[in-house]
Amino acid sequence: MTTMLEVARRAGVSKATVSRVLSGNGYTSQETRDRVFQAIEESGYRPNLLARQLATKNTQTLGLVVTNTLYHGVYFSELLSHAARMTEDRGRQLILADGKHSAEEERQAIQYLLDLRCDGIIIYPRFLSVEEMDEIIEQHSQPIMVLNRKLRRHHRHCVYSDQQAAAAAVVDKLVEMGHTDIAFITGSADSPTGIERLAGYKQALVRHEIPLRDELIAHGKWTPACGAAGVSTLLGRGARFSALVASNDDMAIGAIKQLHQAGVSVPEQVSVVGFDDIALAPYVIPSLASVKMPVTEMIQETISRLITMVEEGEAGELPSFSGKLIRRDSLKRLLE
Amino acid sequence: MTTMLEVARRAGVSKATVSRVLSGNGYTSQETRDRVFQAIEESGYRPNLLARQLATKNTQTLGLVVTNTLYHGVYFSELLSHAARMTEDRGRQLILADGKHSAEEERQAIQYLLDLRCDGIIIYPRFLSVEEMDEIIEQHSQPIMVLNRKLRRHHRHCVYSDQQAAAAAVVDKLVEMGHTDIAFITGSADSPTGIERLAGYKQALVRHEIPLRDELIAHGKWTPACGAAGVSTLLGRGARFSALVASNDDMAIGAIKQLHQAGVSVPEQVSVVGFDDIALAPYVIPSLASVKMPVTEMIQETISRLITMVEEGEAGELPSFSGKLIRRDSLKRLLE
DNA sequence: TTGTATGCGTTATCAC
DNA sequence: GTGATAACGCATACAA
Repeated sequence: MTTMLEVARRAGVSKATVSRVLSGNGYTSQETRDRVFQAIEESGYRPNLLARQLATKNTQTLGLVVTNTLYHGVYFSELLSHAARMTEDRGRQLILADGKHSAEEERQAIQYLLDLRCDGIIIYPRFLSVEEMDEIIEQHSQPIMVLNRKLRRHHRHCVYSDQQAAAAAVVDKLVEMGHTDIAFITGSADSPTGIERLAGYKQALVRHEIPLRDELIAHGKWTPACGAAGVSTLLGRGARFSALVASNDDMAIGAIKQLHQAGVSVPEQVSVVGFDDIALAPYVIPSLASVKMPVTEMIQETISRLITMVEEGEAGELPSFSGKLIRRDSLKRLLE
Repeated sequence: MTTMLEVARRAGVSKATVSRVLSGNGYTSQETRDRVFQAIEESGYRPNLLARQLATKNTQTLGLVVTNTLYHGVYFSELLSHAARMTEDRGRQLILADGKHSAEEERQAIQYLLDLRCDGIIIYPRFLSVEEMDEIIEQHSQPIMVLNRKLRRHHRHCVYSDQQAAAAAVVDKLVEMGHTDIAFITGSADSPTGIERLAGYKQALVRHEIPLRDELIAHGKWTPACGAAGVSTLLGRGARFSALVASNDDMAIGAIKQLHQAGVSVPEQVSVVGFDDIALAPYVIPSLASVKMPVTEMIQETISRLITMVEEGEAGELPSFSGKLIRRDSLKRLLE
């Protein structure tokens, strides 16, 4: 690989000069600029980003940690595509690290990005506790943003929705539509998001004085197959319901399939609701739409805040955006 | 950030010694090892990967370039999750670069990964021509693998399926099942894959002496919305068909939705076929399954070959794997 | 077994 | 305007 020194020799100047014309910092005459570019052309020179990053102590990259279990399913590609686009719009590069499927591996992924000296890091935790997240933020100088968790101490470092309220709102709407037999398929039992959504379902039932019936609750683990299995379980119990709330889009998709196979028409006989909506919408599954923060806005707020921290060294107090419950227009639209 | 020098001082040794105990290269006494680890603990030292990569001229990373248009949809998350897992299984890290939506941006993404000195690069081209891919491979010392394209010169550097044959095989099966009115929704007109799949459809019709009817062909651009629009177009024309081939899974999903909305039952009245299958299967869309190489195998072969090149410096002639037409068991299974 | 010295390819701070 | 030269943090050949 040809280096800067090689270019300097060809152009008959010093490394320093080549560096100047390339970075645009410092004065250089038009003539030497031409000669340098000429030399670059001829030699096929390409800057070594590693060396540059080491010298400048600045990588122009943001790291993202996501659990492997999210890689499958419709939510992830939305998350990633927005994150990548927005990061690059801000002149930086997104680096993805796999959080795999355990707390330890999630830690390793974070550590890797830190060791790579990313300017900032975004974490979508799945196994790490909010306590540990708070600690990690304190222990490192790089700015860190946490998605989908409400941190105890670092409020400015997290963006999340009130999952319980969102789930309750969905049930509210169903009740409003006249449903009383509302089934529910849970997410993973060890997932905070899953737990909160289930709590919201129960909370809303209580609010509407609808008795909670265990036979209407099936347990899943976020995948389409679980959604299908959940429906089988419900039907197998002889449970009767006119609405079904699945804890995410993937399970809703699986559930609808299974309902179809069982000869139940959707949404005529059973209304099915997912939670993520953005990804689901194009798939035309009859969703009630999400009441929680859409991925797009969530990522946008996160990256925007992270980059502010990176550039201003964490100075300045930002207003808290998290916890805001956003009702999307699509909710109304789809309910008509 | 505390560096190696700091650790060396604390442990009362030289930087070189610290480096040795960390890398495991060279001899070190148990005692100094203990002291060094002790010092590392105390100081919270973390290695700077950038410096290490610069010094060793080895990054232990593989780069992947994918167009932004693929980010949406079910195929991408499959592709990425397998790529990430397999890369890490081989002890390396995958770095994703966004190819966005033009040839120029695809070039830039490749260039970025090269400048980052990735050990090897995988490209899933969308806008770059095979000619240019061949040139890029020749111009760079890093090993490069190309997905889903048949290169003219560097046969060992690409893994692909015969898309035309795959499409034809799908039609063959439909004909075998008794269908003669087979509609088709194309992919993007500027996409090689899309063109080849359409060609396969036409080829099979000719082979079975079924007249080609333009009214049975709708044009799409890979998205679910296009699949739905395609169905609308077909129905709007008053076209009658008992089978519909969509050029990818996303469009098949959209098409099925639209058929449902139009009161057409699937698959009773119309059989719908997608192409990617792996992602589609859990969603329970009645697919005929893919005849082309599944993502999993494609990625596996690619990474395996790439790492071989990286480690052996491109030495050794590998047998050609590309172009192999893999019939999946699911094809039979689903057709029963 | 350990230390010294040099290199990796840049950037940045000086003089000139 | 330009050229030495010292960082940046780590690895490694060689000497000890």
